[in-house]
Amino acid sequence: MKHGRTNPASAGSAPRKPASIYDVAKRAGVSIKTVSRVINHQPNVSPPARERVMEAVMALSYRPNFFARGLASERSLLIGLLYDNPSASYLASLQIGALTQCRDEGYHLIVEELNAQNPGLADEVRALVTQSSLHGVILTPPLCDSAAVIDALIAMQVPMVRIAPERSMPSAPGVSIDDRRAAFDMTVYLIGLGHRRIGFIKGHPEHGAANARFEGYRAALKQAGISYDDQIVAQGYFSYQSGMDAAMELLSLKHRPSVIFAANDDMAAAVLAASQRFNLKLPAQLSVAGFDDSLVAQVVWPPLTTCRQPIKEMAAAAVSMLTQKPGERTVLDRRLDHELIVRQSTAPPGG
Amino acid sequence: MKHGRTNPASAGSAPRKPASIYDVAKRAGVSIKTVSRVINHQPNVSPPARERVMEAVMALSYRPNFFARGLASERSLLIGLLYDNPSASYLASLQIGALTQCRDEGYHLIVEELNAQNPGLADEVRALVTQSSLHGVILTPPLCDSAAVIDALIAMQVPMVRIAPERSMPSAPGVSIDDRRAAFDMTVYLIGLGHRRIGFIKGHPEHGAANARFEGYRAALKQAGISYDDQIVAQGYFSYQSGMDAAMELLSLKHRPSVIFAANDDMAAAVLAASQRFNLKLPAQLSVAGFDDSLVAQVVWPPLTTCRQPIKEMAAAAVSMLTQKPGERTVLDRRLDHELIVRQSTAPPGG
DNA sequence: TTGTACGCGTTATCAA
DNA sequence: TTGATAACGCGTACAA
Repeated sequence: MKHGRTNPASAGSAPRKPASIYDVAKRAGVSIKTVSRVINHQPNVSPPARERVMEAVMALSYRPNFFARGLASERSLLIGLLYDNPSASYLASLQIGALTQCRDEGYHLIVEELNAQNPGLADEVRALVTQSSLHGVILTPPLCDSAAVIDALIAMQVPMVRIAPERSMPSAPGVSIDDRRAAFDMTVYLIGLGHRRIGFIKGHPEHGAANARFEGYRAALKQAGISYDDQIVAQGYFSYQSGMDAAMELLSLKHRPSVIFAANDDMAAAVLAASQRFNLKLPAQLSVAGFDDSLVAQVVWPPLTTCRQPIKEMAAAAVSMLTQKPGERTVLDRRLDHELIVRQSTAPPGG
Repeated sequence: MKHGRTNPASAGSAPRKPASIYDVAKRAGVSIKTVSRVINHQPNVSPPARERVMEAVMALSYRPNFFARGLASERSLLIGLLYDNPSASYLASLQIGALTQCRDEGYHLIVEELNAQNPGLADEVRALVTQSSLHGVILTPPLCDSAAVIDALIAMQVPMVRIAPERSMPSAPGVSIDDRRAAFDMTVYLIGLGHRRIGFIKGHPEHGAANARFEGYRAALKQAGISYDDQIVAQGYFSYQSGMDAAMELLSLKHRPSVIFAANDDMAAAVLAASQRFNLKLPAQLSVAGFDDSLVAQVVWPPLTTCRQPIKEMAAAAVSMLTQKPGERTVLDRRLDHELIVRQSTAPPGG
């Protein structure tokens, strides 16, 4: 015992230091390397040795020290969730999904807010990653489309997964739903209800998903032989306020649409509010559809018809893509299913 | 140079390892201890030496390694935010506040979800803290009132701050608003509008703040000489659904209240939705007030009169309480201001 | 005021 | 299949 590294089994009530790998090794009668092998599920350990180590681990309630691990290995058990100016509910869902998956896989989640406008953005990312030896990084919109960030990460060879990226890129996989298809489905549903004059509120032009949704809307119109009318399409930015502005614009039209499809729920909620000012009876005089199925969709009146985006599942998928072994790791995009949720904000035109 | 610890200034494009404290020391012509002193703002460094070190730090864009630090010192630069089953918007606000403050102070935030019902809760907390040598933890409701967690943390001598705790405790400081007073103010405002029959929907009985709000409501009634009527008080649990149930109960009354004050915005939003089913015109036939000023308060129609709780600021305050030096650290509770926000969901009775 | 040398708890190399 | 021992990067007694 050259090192004084094992703890005396002090029976006092003092806050005893947690057991180290040396304590486990000593108790199991093996070397620390063997313990390490067992902990990390490496081969070349005889069953009896493994048995004894496991017993010692249990008895001492040993947990590998997080920092020692991070220091000794190149990559840590930390996954970074990077975001910028998110919708609160979107962020929260994302995070809960990521957290749950991290916990299952023994990782921790570290959350950092970045400013996509900051010219030093790439440096910030670099500093964050090297300093904390992040195992991998999850990029949320609009960070997922920042070339500077992506390039920096690729250069450092840090695995990343992008949530809902604008376009897919080799070596920077993403997880998303088929936004185009989802918006297409919603529009088809509205057409099926009998609507012909279908207004649309676009999302933030910097978000890839926003454009995809708009495309889906147009494609459905085209398929139904309804000509596109940019009079009833307004620019929004995913925020409630922008939705309100857009709604006021559309509802002020002489020949207003019989339904408004907004690119997210926050904006759709704003349409509901705006329609009150015009004394419109919903859904008889105006149908409204949203996108996301966030909390607000159920909280407003009438409850929103919307398209559910499995945000938690997307985040969980991102984590598990990151934690795969380098060899098995895929660089392929992952696409999850969306679901049309019909509630009471939509009805045939005229009631 | 006994250690081969300095990096050759490889000019290649290969991902060069980040500079270590040895690189900085070498370049500045001092020992690593001096560098350490400068980095950690310790005294006893001559101005010229400090100067040279700073220069080297900049030139090499040196950042202390997070894990080495955590390993070498007892406490890390990690702050844990522990929660259980939160409202999404509450969590998001909390987190953004904590994150911003952490960033300013050079800390990182690690987020973990716990299950307050889990009998092994204290062990989980212990494992988390020892494993990651958390500098301190932030406890959110209802975790902030778990005796098991608090005791475990105290025993380990890990600093904590509790957000909105039920009652104040020595050695476990909290940050909160004066919930009782806030609810009192709101009720006084409603009375001032001319209401006499004021319904109330309680919050989750396990949350301390919920009880405080109920007390404030009763106190205001009493002060105004309005007798308390438990017919128009319903039990809720802070969730939208529970608010809906409570609202249906209250609105079904023969002699229904002229205003309903719900202990949070989610439940108040449910009241709005429920009132639609009764074809009530708001706020003429029914006023509604909420609490929190969360996103939903502005998204529903009519926009909710509510009481703003500075959640972000509370989280930021919690972080800075945690990062204070042990000597200066206060064990006193911190109380922030609330604010009454009057919107369009409240009006005098009868319009 | 400054520097040397060791410890922190892992992982990993390489010889046995 | 196993184990001795060297990193990993930093903080800090202790010495100068």
